[in-house]
Amino acid sequence: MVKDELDRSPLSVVLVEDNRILREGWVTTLKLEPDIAVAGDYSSCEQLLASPVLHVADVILLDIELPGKSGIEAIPLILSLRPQAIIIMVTMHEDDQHLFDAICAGAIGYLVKMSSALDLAGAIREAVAGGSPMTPNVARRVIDYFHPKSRYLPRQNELSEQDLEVLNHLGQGKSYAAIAKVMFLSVHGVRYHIRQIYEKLQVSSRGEAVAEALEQRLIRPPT
Amino acid sequence: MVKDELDRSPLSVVLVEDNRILREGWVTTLKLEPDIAVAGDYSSCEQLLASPVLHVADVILLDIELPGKSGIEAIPLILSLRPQAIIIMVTMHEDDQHLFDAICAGAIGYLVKMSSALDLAGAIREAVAGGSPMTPNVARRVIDYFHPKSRYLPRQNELSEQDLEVLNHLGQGKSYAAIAKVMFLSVHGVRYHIRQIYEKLQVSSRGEAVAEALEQRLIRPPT
DNA sequence: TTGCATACTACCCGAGTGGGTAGTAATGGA
DNA sequence: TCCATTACTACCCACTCGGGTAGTATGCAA
Repeated sequence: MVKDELDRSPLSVVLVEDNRILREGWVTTLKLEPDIAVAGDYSSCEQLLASPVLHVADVILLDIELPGKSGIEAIPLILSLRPQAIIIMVTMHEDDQHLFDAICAGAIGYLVKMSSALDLAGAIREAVAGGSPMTPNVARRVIDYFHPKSRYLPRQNELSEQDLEVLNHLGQGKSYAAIAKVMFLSVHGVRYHIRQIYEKLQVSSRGEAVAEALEQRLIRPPT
Repeated sequence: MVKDELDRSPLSVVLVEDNRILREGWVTTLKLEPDIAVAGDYSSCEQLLASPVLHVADVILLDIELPGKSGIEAIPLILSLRPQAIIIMVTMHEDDQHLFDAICAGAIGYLVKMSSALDLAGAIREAVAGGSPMTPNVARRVIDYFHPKSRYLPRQNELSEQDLEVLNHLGQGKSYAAIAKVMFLSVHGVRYHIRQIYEKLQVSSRGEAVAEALEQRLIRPPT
């Protein structure tokens, strides 16, 4: 927690957005909030990275499409200078590529600009309170990442329960022998299932199989 | 979309919760909403699975800790009978294990019971509109799943840029030869980096390396 | 200049892995 | 009853992978 509930000093918020109209509108809106102080607003990441304000920022609202460095490229640079900063993307891009690039880089929230009720102040407070503000559709796509792909739909690659168990062990880097041991099978039995897996997944090595299985969410990603 | 915006017929909502007081409270609350119809309320998953109501349910609010089958175990069974159902967990369990078990199984929302402002009706509407209702802390933990672990903190396992690139290719199931080709190295050069990786990650096979790298979010999980 | 670390290239060798093939016990129809 | 499928066990063989070891070019620092 950068600020706790008893801390009455306003949150130091920074905006990076190249559209001047939008940016000034947001600054104006946020200035009405007593618990939020706009410490700076910039039209490019380079300006933010060069500013001393970065080193006191609590929350950074970041556009993606910007002149010069993109917002996503800037995230690691920002976090290396100010690790405790809370970065919330505010963007027009609703596609998975930008979304996952941003959160993998370290963004904590992701708001779509044209969303009907874009509540910047609310999102800032939610993020500071330990949440992750997201537009509803964005939240759904993040959750969908974990969902099994088409497991409850007409199944094509009918992996048996045993196949799946072997696949899970493969994903944990176990050798044939190790898998045989825990599954009470001979090494040949393990190979039997692995051959089934390779054929059904259309691959020809353990690495490819694990990659494909993760892709299709056939095995649970490590938690 | 199970119901579109023009559809004025109420949403068919089902509750599974073993605490009678809580359940009846929720039923009463939801009955006040004109766009929501409580089609059934049950104290166990077995009851729901045996009920014909399941086959017309739009949204299912599901507790985790229940007599008999747990809510999480019930998810695949429910979805195999009613794939279009939207499942929202309503539970006391805030730990990662239950959370990720639930969303990996197919839950679309995850609400913590004792949350200060538990808005069931709002959550139901958000889920039906294509969102994923989550308590703020839950959302943060889902997002944290994608965040690099301690990459911006004192780094111990100093993997070089080249090491990381090799690691990424390993994660995609590529062979030494294939990696050598795309990185313009000899196979020996690839082996050099892989040895570095194994030593720094304290592992001794490609499988373990990939598992460990995913665990530490050193490489991006597949999208 | 020497010394040292980094980023490779290179060879040997044994264990692990994958493809081909075949045999067997159990199960379930037709 | 016969036939087919499933779930193994089993052997052969070539290739990949991982550990040990060593050589080399580059750069950096004392």
